[in-house]
Amino acid sequence: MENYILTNQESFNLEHIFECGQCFRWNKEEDGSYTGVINNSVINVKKEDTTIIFTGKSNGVSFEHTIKEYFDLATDYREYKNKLSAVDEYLKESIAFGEGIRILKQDLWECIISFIISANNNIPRIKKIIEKLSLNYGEKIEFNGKTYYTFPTPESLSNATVEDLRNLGLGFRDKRIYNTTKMILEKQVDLNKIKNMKHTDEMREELLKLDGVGPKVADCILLFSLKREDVFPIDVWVRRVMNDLYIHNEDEEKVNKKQLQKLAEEKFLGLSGIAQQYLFYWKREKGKSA
DNA sequence: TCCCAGGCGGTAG
DNA sequence: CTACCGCATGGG
Repeated sequence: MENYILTNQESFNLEHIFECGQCFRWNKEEDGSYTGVINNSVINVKKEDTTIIFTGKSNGVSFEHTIKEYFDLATDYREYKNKLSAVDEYLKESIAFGEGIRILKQDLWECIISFIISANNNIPRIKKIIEKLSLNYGEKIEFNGKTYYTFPTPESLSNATVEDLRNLGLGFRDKRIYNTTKMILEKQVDLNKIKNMKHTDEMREELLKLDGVGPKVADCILLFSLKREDVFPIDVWVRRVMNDLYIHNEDEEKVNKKQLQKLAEEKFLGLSGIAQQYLFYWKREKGKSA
């Protein structure tokens, strides 16, 4: 058992981080803490006032480093929030509502597979499928009397046939996962190269080569794994909130993507990805209680 | 029963 | 280039 403690943390709220739609492997415990798997580590995160307590089990890697990296602790969110709050009242309100959001730096491979699964799917089912993939093709880790599984490596997942994947409930996404796993394993698309690329556009171009990765999924990967905070993934929720706030088109579906992209670019000061997360969380959570 | 869910790939115009 | 359709599956 290892632990790491952060004190005086602003901008670190567990619900905001784990339930804002960027990640799929964290589950709430009865005491309000969250437990999840990061790479080969199982980690429980608990918040007491402004203190964040991480406990867990890391297999051979630095516990502290894993956390600092994944939670992107080097980034000070006060700057983001100050800049964006000044844009308009909507952002100000959404930031007040989701003040503890942080955008994670998730493993690239895991992020790719997860968001391919997200296509035409809903969050509870996405989570279920990812757990099944991990149970069948990941490695077992025991922690606090419970069993957890790492996200499968490309090597391990390549043992699954299309039929195996279909049987896990992937539906029509089975072939996409199969093909993408192969492409990555054979380095037709080299993830390490992508990580070291300088420009967002060349990263996106590489990601789009993968089966099942279109514009939306690519942008999610860029934002949730590669820290490209200027990208603006457009899904139904973002379309909805942007239309409600800024466009006011009667027919929401007629609001086109370019129009949204342009608006976000002009408005959000090169931080449209960050702005998007606040707006997304605000819109979605408010919808739940309404 | 029908509709929808953080889209994508394929095809037609 | 844009417009549409089919796609597996489970929950409301």
